[in-house]
Amino acid sequence: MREDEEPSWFARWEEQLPAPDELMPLSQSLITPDLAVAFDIQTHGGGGGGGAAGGGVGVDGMGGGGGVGAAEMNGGASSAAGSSGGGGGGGGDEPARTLKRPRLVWTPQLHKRFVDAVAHLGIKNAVPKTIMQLMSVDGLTRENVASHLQKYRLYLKRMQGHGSGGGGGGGAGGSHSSGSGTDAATEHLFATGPVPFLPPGRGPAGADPYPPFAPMAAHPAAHHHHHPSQIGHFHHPAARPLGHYSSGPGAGFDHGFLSRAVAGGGPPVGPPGIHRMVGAGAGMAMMAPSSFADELDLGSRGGGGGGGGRRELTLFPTSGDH
DNA sequence: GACATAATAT
DNA sequence: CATATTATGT
Repeated sequence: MREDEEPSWFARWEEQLPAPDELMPLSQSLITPDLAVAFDIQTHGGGGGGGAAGGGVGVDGMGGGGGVGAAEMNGGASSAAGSSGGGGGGGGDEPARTLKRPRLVWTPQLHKRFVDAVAHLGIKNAVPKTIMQLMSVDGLTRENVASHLQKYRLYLKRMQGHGSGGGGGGGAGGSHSSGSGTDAATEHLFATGPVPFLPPGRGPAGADPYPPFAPMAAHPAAHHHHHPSQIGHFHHPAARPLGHYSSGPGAGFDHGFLSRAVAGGGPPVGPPGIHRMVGAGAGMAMMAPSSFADELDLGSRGGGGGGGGRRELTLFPTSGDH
């Protein structure tokens, strides 16, 4: 029945990613609402032009196909830019000041960072706050991490319950969730990352020497209910939250958004950086800067069944700092 | 209408 | 901080 076996896209996703397209410094589609308002720019995908590095982010397989139509929908009042529109000129009635954070879209990259952070922190210190700080993703708030963290934990739980595991140790190559298949959209998103640690499925003997570093193990669990034609990126008509917005008049301004991330050299800006770690951690130093170097973008996850996919804008203003 | 994700409330 | 619930969107 499986006409075609699915290549472990996630298997190579890790580092293999050639990142053919242009690599953005790190800032993904980000637009500061303030800026948007200030410049009166609206988010339109079409343009093109330039600016922005092209929105096409094609990952392996899909070449250009994807004309993503940048669909932007405001969910309930999320985006402020909408209103001013038009006008061109005028108006500016609506104080776009009321900026509400749209909704965070956990893109694979973000999740990768998240997983890495958790993996590096260890379950012990894997608390939202620490994770958030370690991630160094501006705009990310504890709430976001916490929310996602719970989802992540759930995913792990499901997995450990089934015994599969994943991989914990580096090898793990063949662990398939096969059979029962850990079903969950989570799998799509989560499975795509290295499992930080193997839960105490066995060996409760106080063994918690979680490796300081995350053993990269890909989870060979992929059973898309959908046609596995392509790597299974965008099955549904959804546009990935990637996109660049051209700066209008202020051509000179650059995005200082995700600047701090992890700079091997020395971050110009005072990195909030990991200020302090929990003593419990002990013995674990910060991961090498390159750890995070890996980043690739993937499409969306499925919606399990009937629904599931959602698209929103990702990123927020890095205004100020957290 | 169902399912899925993220935000929010507890 | 963890969990449960609600809200939104597909």
